[in-house]
Amino acid sequence: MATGRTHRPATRSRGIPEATVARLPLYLRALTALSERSVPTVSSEELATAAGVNSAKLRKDFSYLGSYGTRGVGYDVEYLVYQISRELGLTQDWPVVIVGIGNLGAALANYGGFASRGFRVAALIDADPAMAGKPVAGLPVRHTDELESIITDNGVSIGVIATPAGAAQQVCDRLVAAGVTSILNFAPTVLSVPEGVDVRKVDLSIELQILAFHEQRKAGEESGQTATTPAQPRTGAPARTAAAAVGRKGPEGDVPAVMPA
Amino acid sequence: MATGRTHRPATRSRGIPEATVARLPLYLRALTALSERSVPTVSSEELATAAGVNSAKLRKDFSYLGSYGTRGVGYDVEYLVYQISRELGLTQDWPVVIVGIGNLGAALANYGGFASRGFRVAALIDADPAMAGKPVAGLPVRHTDELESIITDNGVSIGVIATPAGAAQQVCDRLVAAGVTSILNFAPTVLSVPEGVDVRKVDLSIELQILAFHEQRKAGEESGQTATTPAQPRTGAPARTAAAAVGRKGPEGDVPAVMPA
DNA sequence: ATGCCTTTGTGAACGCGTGCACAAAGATGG
DNA sequence: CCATCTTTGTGCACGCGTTCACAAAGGCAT
Repeated sequence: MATGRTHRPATRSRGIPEATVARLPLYLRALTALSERSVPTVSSEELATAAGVNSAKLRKDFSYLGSYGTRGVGYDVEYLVYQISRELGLTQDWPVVIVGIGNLGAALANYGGFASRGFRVAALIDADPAMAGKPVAGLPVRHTDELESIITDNGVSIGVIATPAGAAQQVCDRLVAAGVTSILNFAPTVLSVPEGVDVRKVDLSIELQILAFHEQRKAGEESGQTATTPAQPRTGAPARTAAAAVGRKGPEGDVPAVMPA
Repeated sequence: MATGRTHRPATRSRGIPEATVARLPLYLRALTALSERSVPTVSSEELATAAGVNSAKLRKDFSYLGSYGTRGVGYDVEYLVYQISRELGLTQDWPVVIVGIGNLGAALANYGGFASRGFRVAALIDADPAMAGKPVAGLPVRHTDELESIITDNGVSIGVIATPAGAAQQVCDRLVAAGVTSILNFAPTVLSVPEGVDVRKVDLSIELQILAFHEQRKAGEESGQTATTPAQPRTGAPARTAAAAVGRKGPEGDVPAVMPA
């Protein structure tokens, strides 16, 4: 997950735990699929399996929304779809702007998952004048100069940043100044925003790095508990000599005492 | 965040808490930036600010790796970069394959963040025969038929799925059968994998939905505490069909409120 | 009606993650 | 060598999230 909100010390919004909110979209997706297959009701067990979670957790999650189930029967699919949608605020239309129409921005613009959930791409914005007017996903790319007017004219409160890291903070500042209060950030940077603005981060390379960690651990385990690292110095920093040279036994003795010195 | 691993009840791998592992890439990025600016040492306070976390948390995180720091001084940047890289397994080369070269897949292939961290795109794979051979990000797209041989020939253990939802599970199964043990899934589906295989999920629309929730809450608060819920009693099982039948515009426009039944 | 069977909703226990606050460690200057 | 000052490393307490396990609730058959 690349995730993480900014500020607000885990205050449970209106009584609904943050962790639960994060799972509601998951339930909603599973329920939508059931709805399309015209399934009338579903038990917590079935739905939990479909959503990939534990059934007890699901029931507790739903209990925060209210008592929407029938004992001995389960949950009414349509009704639950409506309740969760309403809770998530998807019954209203959310205009969003995407800033930075490179490969990723274009992919996001074309991503169908947005439109189908109450999100409407109000505009695509890019700093490159050469991009201006060029149609992407059926919308003409607008120049950054128009950012403020686009935001205010369309009442946009959610912005997506898909610019290079270097431009992200600046774009963020302008979005916020123009009235945006929620930002989805794809740029590999830590954005600083004023109180009251939510930022969620999606970082592709971080996800891969986390996978690499576990992958390495798996590889290390099977090969007879050998040092996790094949002691491959690489570039960088034998430096920090002191500690290293001392043969600093890492945390648990897995650090190859031999440092390239 | 779109995140979430599969199975393994939060076992802390090799003593390092999962939450800490998820933050290591963040620290690494901040440290790399410092390194490029030739900054020799950094205090926990400075680094924490740069990474967007609390300094106490950062120190505790580092304490799981070992005692790499000098009291009264701080941390040696180069040395820490090396230690974290090693811990994450980035000192070795990780060949990855990207399956599904649509908009998103192409964007991922072009994403520089991969190569710069020890990840090497070994191959791009797509099911569309028309795509075969077409160069994307400097690599020729290979057909799905070659999937298995590509995996084994290159010793790929990490796969990225960027296919439509419908194809994801099938692709996943083939990847796993061919030897992949870590999967980064961009398709909006819950993948089921055998024990021992890690799956991380990045879901764009879920992130937006979470933002919408908070956005709605913010809007509701300022407008005189109006209950988020229009006080809809909902006794036993009344509304139920009611909600839907009422012509309830499905939460999303894509769910036909009209139920065939 | 009555009893049985299924499934929800939740009280309670537990474990992980976070943040505080401080003692220990080392650098630095006299 | 000693005093002082900075910054790390961590013991501890607290709160959130997860899971178990079960009583209550409703459907259904008899």
